[in-house]
Amino acid sequence: MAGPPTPLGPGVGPGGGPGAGPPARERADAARNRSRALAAAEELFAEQGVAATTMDAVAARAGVGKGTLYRRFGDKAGLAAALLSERGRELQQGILAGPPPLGPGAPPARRLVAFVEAYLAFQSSRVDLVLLSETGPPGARLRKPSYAFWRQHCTLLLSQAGAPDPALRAEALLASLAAEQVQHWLREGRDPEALRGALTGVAAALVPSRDP
Amino acid sequence: MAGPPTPLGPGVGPGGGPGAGPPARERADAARNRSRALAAAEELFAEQGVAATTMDAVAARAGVGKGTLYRRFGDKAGLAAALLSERGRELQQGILAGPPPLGPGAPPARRLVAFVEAYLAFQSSRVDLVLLSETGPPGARLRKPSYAFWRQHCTLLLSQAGAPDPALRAEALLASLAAEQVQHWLREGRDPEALRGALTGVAAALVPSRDP
DNA sequence: GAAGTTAGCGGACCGCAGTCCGCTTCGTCA
DNA sequence: TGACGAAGCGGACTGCGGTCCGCTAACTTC
Repeated sequence: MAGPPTPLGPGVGPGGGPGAGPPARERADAARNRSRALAAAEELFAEQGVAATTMDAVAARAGVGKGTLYRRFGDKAGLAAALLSERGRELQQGILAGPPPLGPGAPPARRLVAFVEAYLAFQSSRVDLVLLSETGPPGARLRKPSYAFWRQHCTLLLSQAGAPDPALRAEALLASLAAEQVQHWLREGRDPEALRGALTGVAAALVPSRDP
Repeated sequence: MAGPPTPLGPGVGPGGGPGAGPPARERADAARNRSRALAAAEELFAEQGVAATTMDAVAARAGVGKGTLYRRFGDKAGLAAALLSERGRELQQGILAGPPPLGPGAPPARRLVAFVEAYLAFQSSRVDLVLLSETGPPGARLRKPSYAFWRQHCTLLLSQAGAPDPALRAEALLASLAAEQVQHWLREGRDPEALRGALTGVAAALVPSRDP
């Protein structure tokens, strides 16, 4: 199996401050426009909801051309992903180097359960943003670098735990955790706690139980 | 637990609008236009692929206004669903009244595996059509009557097999079988046979493997 | 500081999904 | 058979996501 998964993709820089520096040299106006766009998007999403916010509106509010928006973020989903990148990075950090059971050190089955819980919490914090970031041409979300990270992590854990077909089971698990599905469950009134319990149960069921 | 699941909606029949109309009498021109539209769609999908076919093109080929198309089928996904409805109904029939292990008579865990195999076969027969039928506003596919049927069937089997959280596990299983996911696996070169084996394995893992 | 290079800008433009509404034609009933 | 109500029609229209390309201004070089 491969080494440590790759981090979140590039192009998603500082949310509102000089926290993380852009990887490559970036022109001054480019940096300025990027933070303007992110700020405008955040505002509009808060004011009128994610679904009702158009890219034209974001561009106008940011005082920027639409072309700029698209060169920077690719598409609407990319814009959402950029807004989520900080939280996503935190979660990735917790997985790679944080304390057990999410981070290294705990037995793989335990880590998998912890991942499910953390991933659910991550999603619940900005449901509609996550949903938007996963919306797009069919299959697009399965090709994004962030998805590759989660997949590889789960694959590794399932493999270590001795589950058959770890790669496929990892994707099956992630399919159950897709934003569309989770939002559907929440909308129809499922108790978040019960949901958490049931989904960790699914994760546990995917590794063979060794009990006599 | 509920009785037998409801069958597919009225085949996306007359009424078109949300809520599905009563199976009322259908006007002659309406019937003629519907079959024309379906024929035109089938042709164009075959000629230039599903993705490249626009609703305008279907309307033009059918010699019908776009409004007619939309009243009849609701949206593009509905058109695809209508083209699939016959096969879907066959599968539903096989579940409700066909021979075991898909139909009644076999133990629930066995029926669940048979369902996964049959559902995969159903999808594989028209991958892109199924994909189109599941494309749309987020969560839309989870609210369609056909989805309700599969969900209820799986829920019932899992419940009979004594699995915990049968309703949620049913949806988790179906999420792994979503067209987007399956098409992704096939596109990336997975062997269909191996896929079938691995996914039935997932289904089996979702029911308790040993008697408590 | 001046000239050159090019990354980046931005808004006009396009294609398509989906809506609207005045007109047509079907089925019915006398 | 003629007339009437309404189910159904259809194409112009809207709104939005995404692209294109001539222009601007930020860095580089001398």
